Amino acid sequence: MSRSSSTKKITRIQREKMQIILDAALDIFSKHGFRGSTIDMIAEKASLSKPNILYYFDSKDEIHEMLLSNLLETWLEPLKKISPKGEPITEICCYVERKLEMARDYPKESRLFANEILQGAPRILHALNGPLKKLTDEKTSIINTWISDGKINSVDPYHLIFSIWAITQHYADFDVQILAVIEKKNAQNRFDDANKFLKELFTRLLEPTIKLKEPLW
Amino acid sequence: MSRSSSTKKITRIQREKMQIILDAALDIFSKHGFRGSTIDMIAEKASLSKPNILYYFDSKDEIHEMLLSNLLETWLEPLKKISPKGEPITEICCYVERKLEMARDYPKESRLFANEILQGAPRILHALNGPLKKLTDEKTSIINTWISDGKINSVDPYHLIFSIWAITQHYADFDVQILAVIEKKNAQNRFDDANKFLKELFTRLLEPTIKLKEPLW
DNA sequence: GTCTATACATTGATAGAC
DNA sequence: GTCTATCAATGTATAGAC
Repeated sequence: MSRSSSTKKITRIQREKMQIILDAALDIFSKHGFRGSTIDMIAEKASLSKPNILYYFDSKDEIHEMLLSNLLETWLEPLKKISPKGEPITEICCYVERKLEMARDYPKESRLFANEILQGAPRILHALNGPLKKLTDEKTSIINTWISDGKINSVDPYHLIFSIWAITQHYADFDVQILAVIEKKNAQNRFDDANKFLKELFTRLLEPTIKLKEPLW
Repeated sequence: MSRSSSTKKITRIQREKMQIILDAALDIFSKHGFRGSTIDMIAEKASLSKPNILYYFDSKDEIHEMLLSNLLETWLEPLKKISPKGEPITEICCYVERKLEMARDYPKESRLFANEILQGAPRILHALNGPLKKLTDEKTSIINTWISDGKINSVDPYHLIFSIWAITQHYADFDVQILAVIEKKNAQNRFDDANKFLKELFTRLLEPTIKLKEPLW
């Protein structure tokens, strides 16, 4: 019976080894998907032998499972922070900024998630139908209140959130395409430039405007 | 020597069989990525035997290669149509609409592309650095002209295009997540709703506004 | 705990009967 | 053209020495 099946306490050393394996596995799974990854690839990345990997985890599946469950918690975190008490446009723009920071700082996690969704979310569909839907419904409800109160323009709150998810994920998942297209000298600042652009994009969408029948000039 | 290596003319029947194989392969590759897909899966999907697949194509790699090269042409098509002579905001919104239609009508192609990019674009990096970069530079140039002429607001044209790519791809690639979040009764209209939302999003971003030091009221 | 050796299943591709 | 049989390589997982 391997370490991972035991419920006895795990030493610091063991935890560190498991973390090394998980780091390597994240690297591989995020790039090749579950089926496209092999324990050999993970072992080489972690500088360990294949049986040694399987000493700490019962199976390839178990490693993947653990990565996904770790991910889901952190992935919902930014959305949770949207508060009905804050200034609406600030709340939305801060959410965009937090998501963009996650794309910048945790691109592998982003790609792991993207791979899972692309495959039809076989392992996390329950989490999408449960916690994610529940949380999203709460936040669209807040946005709808802001709209009713005339604090922001009337927009479809679901598609607003989808567009935020889409764009921020894109900067992690499609990074290679972005780097291929923009000039090298601008590559360093791509996340700052993106943040500036997105702040303007969503501010202009949401800030209440007076509809004029005739232009001013 | 198999059929696919021959340069002799290919009969209608043969072309049809190859198309059946390509359709099945698109289904599999788009979901599992290249390494995650097997010829057996493709064979079952196509209702053919494995050796029969390999009669028409020399290898698994060749099938994948053909799908990707078919894809690249059609994938750049909508961007090409942006014209410097049109009305700027109309041109951008039509581009968004065309891309959204492709996400709706060719979701598998979208996912095939997403899988390739997620893996670091090993097979199409040259196309990203070449044709895609060239075309994108042309179009950002047009957008910059519109900005100089005061026809639209000043925005970063690259990030404008990235955001369009991101959102429209999202409706294909992350469809399972979208369906998990929105109500069933709204699922049918999700592409129409998205189009309406995006039209407003980009119109508000781009339409020239008078910057007032003081509000009007 | 870590390694070598190996069992067993899957997979890409070929040979050869029909 | 299509099938059955099969091979070589790869991949998951285990056994057992150290």
